[in-house]
Amino acid sequence: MERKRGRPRKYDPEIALDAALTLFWTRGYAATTLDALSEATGMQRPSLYAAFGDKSELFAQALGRFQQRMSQTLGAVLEQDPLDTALAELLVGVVDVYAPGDEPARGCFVFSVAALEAVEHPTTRAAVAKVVDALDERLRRRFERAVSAGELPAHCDVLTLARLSSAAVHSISLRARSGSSRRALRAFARASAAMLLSAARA
Amino acid sequence: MERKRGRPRKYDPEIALDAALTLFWTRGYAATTLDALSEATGMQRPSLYAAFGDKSELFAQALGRFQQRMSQTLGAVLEQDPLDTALAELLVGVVDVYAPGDEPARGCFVFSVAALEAVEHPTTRAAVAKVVDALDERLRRRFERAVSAGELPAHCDVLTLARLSSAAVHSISLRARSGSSRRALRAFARASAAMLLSAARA
DNA sequence: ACTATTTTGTACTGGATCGAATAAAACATC
DNA sequence: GATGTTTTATTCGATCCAGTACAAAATAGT
Repeated sequence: MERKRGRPRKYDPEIALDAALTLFWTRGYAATTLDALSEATGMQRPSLYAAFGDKSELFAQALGRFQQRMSQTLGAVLEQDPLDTALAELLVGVVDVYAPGDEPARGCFVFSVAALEAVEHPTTRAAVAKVVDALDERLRRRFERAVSAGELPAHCDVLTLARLSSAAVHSISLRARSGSSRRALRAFARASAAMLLSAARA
Repeated sequence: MERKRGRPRKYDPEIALDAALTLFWTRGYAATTLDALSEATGMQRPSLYAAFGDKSELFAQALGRFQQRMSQTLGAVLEQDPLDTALAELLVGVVDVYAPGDEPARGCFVFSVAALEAVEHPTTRAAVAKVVDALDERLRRRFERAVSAGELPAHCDVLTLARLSSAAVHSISLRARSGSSRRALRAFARASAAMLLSAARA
């Protein structure tokens, strides 16, 4: 891996993109200024443009990064056995992402921030829909696997079960952003998992 | 009711506030300019300030108006009997509010638009939390009434049932804003109501 | 008519914002 | 060391934005 030709970069594109993601995540698209992005990333404005394009392109790339990371993390958790712990840990796991620390929680980047832009920007709308659908699909496949494994009865409505489990995730995002405590969120996550599975076995 | 002293208003404050609400609802707080608000309401900028205060105060009043209207509408639907139709009509009813027509659906004003501001504006955060909690509470009381009426078994977890029903509402808001069809939303609403009640009776 | 009062309509201001243009800096290669 | 290339750093310009000042307009009371 050879060194490139010109003046070396001062920034790491990955770290800078994470910083941009964090800023968009808290303030939303419109309220995030290029000056703030420049300061947060440590990059000057022309460097931002050279690396990521304009503001909307940077936002799109931040979204892609969030989605990719989320998909990997949650995918691994969900493939655990047995089903009951997989679902419970999925829901409790999103609490850690949506409400990580003490500062005001931000919820989900896609469901809370990108969704706002969905009305007027069809591209973002499609991206949000894709994330929503992907979670539904992943959950549905996991539930179908559970049916095959005899963990769930054959007659159960796996599609609705998946969508309602997604709904719990959506709700955790909203509740986190509205200030619910981590403790309350975890309690909701666990109780939801239990009730969803009891519904599946009814 | 006597006429007032000076030059008569050209606008109806209620209608103007509705127009402002609509605009905030589609664009979000930051992306909604006073020029756009002025045009949508038919009021000149100084009239806007005189009637509603500055931009953030106008937003707060729009939120209050949405909340009040929503509360009335849904409250009536939920007090129906029996429980099964009350819950189903509640969820199907929110579809009509969140995805009314053909143009890009906007979801819930509080859950999608106000929630974005929740991180940096504690007042808005509290307002969002209040709406979330109010829906939880209303549902919980309705389920407790159903237990008293013998529609649900006494042992069932009404609190989680209520929160999970709220979650379905939150999810419908998100799915609407992400472009899901009214048909798909209604199907999800009905299937969710059925599954939640089967869980309650498990 | 005249005055007081309320609202409207126009114009303005200070500041923020996005994107670009330009020049200096730091490196590899020849 | 000279040259070419890539990035950084500064600066600029055109636009947009929120909030306000001020005068004209439209009504009720006297």
